[in-house]
Amino acid sequence: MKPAQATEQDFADLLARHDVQVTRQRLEVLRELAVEPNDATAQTLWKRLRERSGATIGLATVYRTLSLLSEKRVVDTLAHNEGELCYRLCGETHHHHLVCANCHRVIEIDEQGLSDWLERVFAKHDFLATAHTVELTGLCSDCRK
Amino acid sequence: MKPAQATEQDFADLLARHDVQVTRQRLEVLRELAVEPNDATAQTLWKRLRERSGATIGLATVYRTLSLLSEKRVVDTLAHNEGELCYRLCGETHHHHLVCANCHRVIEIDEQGLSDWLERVFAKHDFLATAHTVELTGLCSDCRK
DNA sequence: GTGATAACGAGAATCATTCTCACCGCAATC
DNA sequence: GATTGCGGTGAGAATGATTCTCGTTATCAC
Ligand SMILES: [Zn+2]
Ligand SMILES: [Zn+2]
Ligand SMILES: [Zn+2]
Ligand SMILES: [Zn+2]
Repeated sequence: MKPAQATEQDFADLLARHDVQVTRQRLEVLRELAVEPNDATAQTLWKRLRERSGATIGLATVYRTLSLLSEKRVVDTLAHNEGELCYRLCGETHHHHLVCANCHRVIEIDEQGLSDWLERVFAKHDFLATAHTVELTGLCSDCRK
Repeated sequence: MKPAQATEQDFADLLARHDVQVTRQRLEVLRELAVEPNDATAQTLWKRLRERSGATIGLATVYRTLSLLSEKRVVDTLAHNEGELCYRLCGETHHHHLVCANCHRVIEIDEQGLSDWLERVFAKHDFLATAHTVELTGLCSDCRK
């Protein structure tokens, strides 16, 4: 779904599959997310949408859309930016993120091994697991040169 | 250090050990953190400090102090509150947090096993690790009854 | 003590996010 | 074809946590 060459129909299907009504604005937000290889803030996406196509879309609509899409598990939110959220159109299976502190490159992590550890910790403290966030930050090889 | 019966001298030592100058306000913030078993926001701590001893301490000072203490690794910050940070006076060794989504009980996690996984992931993608956040959320046994 | 420096307090400023509300688009109904 | 219902939208105001400013004050080495 990430590929930038996804068609409008692909996006409409994606929304429908997650019980989200299709609107022009929601499609535009998705299209903008799809061409972003890393992540982007609501503010950034809004500015791009305005500039790119002179599209008339409200800031509040961008926030509403992202928050809805996040709730419906269509996009992921990353919190590595301290003070504002970032959004990303990711793969559909559960994963975590590895972010370069310098160039903000985002890599999806789906390694095995973590879930065992998680399960053990929740069990040991007699907690019923409801959520977890794991965010890894580092310097990618390009940024170390 | 967490025990609420820590003396003023203990707090002064703690600050000195982390290269933080001792002031009345910083001691008051520490004392307030020490009697909080879980975590607290800057706003909350400020209100308590004002009410408790009618202490005259500025909100900006509470923010400055917490941010300094966090930078100097005297307190931990938790981000599970979406929109504001929580602070906690924790143990001095590296650990993570398990938080009850209902009663906000905080448990420090120092299980082994995670760091191996982390190292492997960073290495596999040729990243130089600089930081990581792991926050587990669940329901504690009391809150499931 | 004295002076240099760092910390404070109060209130203003910032800035991401959310709220309000009048208006619009679309679909089902008359 | 007009009407009505309703969720979605846009613009701007409101919110609220955090940071900044600046005149004042505490701290510390000498
Ligand atoms: Zn996971
Ligand atoms: Zn990089
Ligand atoms: Zn760790
Ligand atoms: Zn609980």
